Parts: sequence; C-alpha cells; structure tokens
Amino acid sequence: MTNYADWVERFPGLSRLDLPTKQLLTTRSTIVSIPKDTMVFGPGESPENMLFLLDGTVRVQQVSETGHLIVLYRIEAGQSCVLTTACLLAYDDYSAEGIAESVVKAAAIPREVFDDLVAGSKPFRDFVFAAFSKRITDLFLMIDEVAFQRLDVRLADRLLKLSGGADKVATTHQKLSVELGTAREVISRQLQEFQRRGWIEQARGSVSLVDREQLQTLANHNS
Amino acid sequence: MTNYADWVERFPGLSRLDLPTKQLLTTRSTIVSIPKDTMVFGPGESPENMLFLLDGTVRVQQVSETGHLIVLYRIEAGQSCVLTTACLLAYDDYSAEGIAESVVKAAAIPREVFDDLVAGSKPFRDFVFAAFSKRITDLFLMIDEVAFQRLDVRLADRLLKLSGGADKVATTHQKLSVELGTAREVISRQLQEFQRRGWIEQARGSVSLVDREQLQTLANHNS
DNA sequence: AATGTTTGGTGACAATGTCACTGAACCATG
DNA sequence: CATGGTTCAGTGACATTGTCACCAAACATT
Repeated sequence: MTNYADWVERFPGLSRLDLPTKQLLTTRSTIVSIPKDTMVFGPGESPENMLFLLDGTVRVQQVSETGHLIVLYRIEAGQSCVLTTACLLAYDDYSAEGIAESVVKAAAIPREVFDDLVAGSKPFRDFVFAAFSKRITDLFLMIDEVAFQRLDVRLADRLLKLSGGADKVATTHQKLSVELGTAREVISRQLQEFQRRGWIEQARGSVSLVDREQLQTLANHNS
Repeated sequence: MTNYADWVERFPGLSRLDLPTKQLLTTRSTIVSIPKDTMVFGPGESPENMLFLLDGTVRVQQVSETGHLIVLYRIEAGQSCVLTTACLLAYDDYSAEGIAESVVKAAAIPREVFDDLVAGSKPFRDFVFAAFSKRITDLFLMIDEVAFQRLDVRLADRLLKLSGGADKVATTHQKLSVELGTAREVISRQLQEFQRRGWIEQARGSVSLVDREQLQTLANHNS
C-alpha cells in the first residue's frame, strides 16, 4: 500500500504553496479510494468534496437527452476536479457524469476548506484559476474539433492518444464512438479504411497501431 | 449620458457584497466605452483588465484553423468576463475572440484588484465561481448540441433566441451559419424549408418569424 | 449608368449519421 | 463440450449535412 501522506508535495500545481497551507490541505483532507467503473459524480450524485486525483483517471462524459454519449475530457493523476464541485453544485440541471476508469485514489477536501484555501492563499488561487482556464480553453478547442474537424482526423488523433505510446489499444468500436460522439458504424467504416491502408490491425476488442507515422500525419492535418 | 457611478448596485450578482467590497469595486474600477465591432480580446490582444458589462453585448467566437467560425456564447449586460481575463492570460494558444456587437459600456478592474476581491470577499468568490460554473455547464450543453442536435432544431432555436421576442431578425445567412458553426448553403436550404412551411418570411438581410409556435415546437424537439 | 460588393440560390457530389438486420466471437452454464 | 445468451463487428440503403463551383439579384459607390 502506497503512502499518500505527502500527496501535496507530489502535486505539480501545489508544491509552491506555503507551509501552513500545505498543512491545512494535509490535515483536512481524506484519502479516498474509488473502485473502477464507479460513478464519481453525475445526475443525482453531487459530491460534497473536491477531489485531487492521486492515482487513476476519471472520464467525464456528457449524457445527451438524445441518448448519445460523448467524452468531454479526462481527469488524470495530478489534476483536480475543481469544476466538478464548483460547477455541479451550482447548477443541478447538468447532465455530465464522471466515471472512474480504473481504481482511483484521491484526496478529498470539504467545500469549506476549499473556500478557506482560495481566500487565504494566492498560490492556491492561481492553481484553481489555472485549472478553470485550462478546462475552458480545452472545451473551446473541443467545440472547434466537433464542429469542424473531419472524423478520420479525429479518430487517428484519438487512437494515438488512447494508446499512450503502446502498440495496441484495448477498446471497442462502441467505446471509440463515444470518444468522438459519433456512431459505432461510422467508427467501423473508418477503421476498415485505416486497415485497408495498412495503418492498423483489428481484433475483437482491440486495435493495433501498425503505422503510427501515417496516423500521426493524418492527425496533424489541421489540428 | 447615463451615470454609471452606482454600477455595482445594478449588478445582480454583486448586490450582496458588503459595503467595503462595493467601495473597492467602485473606486478601483474605470468605466470604459468600446465601439461597436471592436475586438475586445483575441489572439494577440490580451486584456489587462477584467470587465463587468454594464451595457451592450460581447460575442465570443472560436476561430478555427480550418477557417471556420462558430459563436461560443455572448456576454450580456450584468455579466462579467471572468474567464476572459483568467483564461486568456493563462494560456496564450487560445483562438477565441470577443467582439463588441454594439457599443459596450463596462467597468474595468485590474487583475490585482480582482485577486484581492476574491481573497477578501466570500460573496465575490461565490459570484466568480458561479460565473465559471455556468460557463462550463453551458459549454457542455453546447458540445452536446453541436454533436447530436439536428440542424433544423438548432436553427429554429437560434432564430427565436436572436429575435429576443421581436418579429424580425436582422441577420444574413452567413451570420446565421457562424452562429451554428455550419455553412451558409446549409442555412439557405433550411430557411427555404421553413419558408415553404410558412414559418418565416425572408428578405435580404432579415428573417421574419411568422409562426413562432411552430418554430418553438421544433426547437423544443430534444432540447 | 457603370461597376464592384454583398447576399442568396442551385446542383452535384462527398462525408457523416441512422436504421434494420446479420453473423461471428465470447461467456457462463449444465 | 454443447447450448444459449450476450457482446462485438459488418453491411446496405437511405437521410442529413458539408463542400465546391458556379450564378444572379440586390445594394452601394462613383
């Protein structure tokens, strides 16, 4: 079992905090463990705490009234759910949900402590606003992508990102369609085309990236 | 000439502030006037101040590398550009721009004052986080819309919103295509269909809403 | 009146989304 | 290992939306 007592130090954005602030974070936070495939937040599931992810990733996706799904972004270790708490408590007609993609370890801090920290620490304020800013600019880019980017480009890009450098991506056509907010059939057709060009190999539940170069070239095509 | 000295009082989100905070806002802010069609912020145009809009509207749109445009949202009187400042200073590879759609009157407060206010006033913090939250949830909804909503539904909805209750919307097909992030030809075709059904009348540079009921029904269709 | 610019219309085609259906691969169970 | 249910992927027809290359009318300027 890993020791998470010094988690603040390992947080890139938080290491610059002054000692009292760090101590406040450490003493007032609880380390929680979230099982894989659990809904971290979502409709009817407002989290009372703000989370700092220490391990694992949370996938945030929009649940459309049309029955569709689309992945909005992921929260990785070293990032925080600032907006999770802030947003979702403020507006209850949201329709996004956060799902643990693996076992997630996180430091949970109560809302009041968060508020105190924002009030009392300039570096913490900067951390929070930087997180918000990054999120919003990323959402801008995502809207751009969804509205204007060709699907083959987006798919190539997503395959490379999901691979994380590995040769094989363990996923289904269905899951890939949710990544891009499109239909499974569309993914199937695109992957067939990639395969025909010799860029990938397919197996049930996985895609092997054979020619990363070509995929990268396509992905860079306007992006 | 309107007197803007008491602008804080007329701001829904700020009226709850305590007196010293209000005074700080009043004394440290400058009332600025921005001509119509001016770029308020954008690539290479980082604003040093945070704006509270007193009059007019700012249209924020994404400028895509593909040469396309899409309207992200509007900042109306009574709202603030919290994210404008926060975001755009933090990440300089943004590609959104804010354009004054009319003469805009705004109270400008310097970054440091903003920071002091966030630190010192709980109601101000709440105001700021509420603004961020609202923005982010709205962007979620927008992604949903762009990805999954049919174009006729979106167009009907946008026409009604742009009309602001009036019978006529003064706009061009080109401008409407930017509203929805689509092509002019697509707008032309949809408007022709609406006209064929007797819901609108068209003239050069304007669309008359003849049957709001029907438009509203379509707009509500999954939304 | 002549000219250039803005606005909108059109048809052909490409890209993407939807629907209904099929079959193969995998899984749990007796 | 045979069986049946479930997940995963393939297919063709069709609808919707995006792109391109034009054209013509309305408007503004001179």
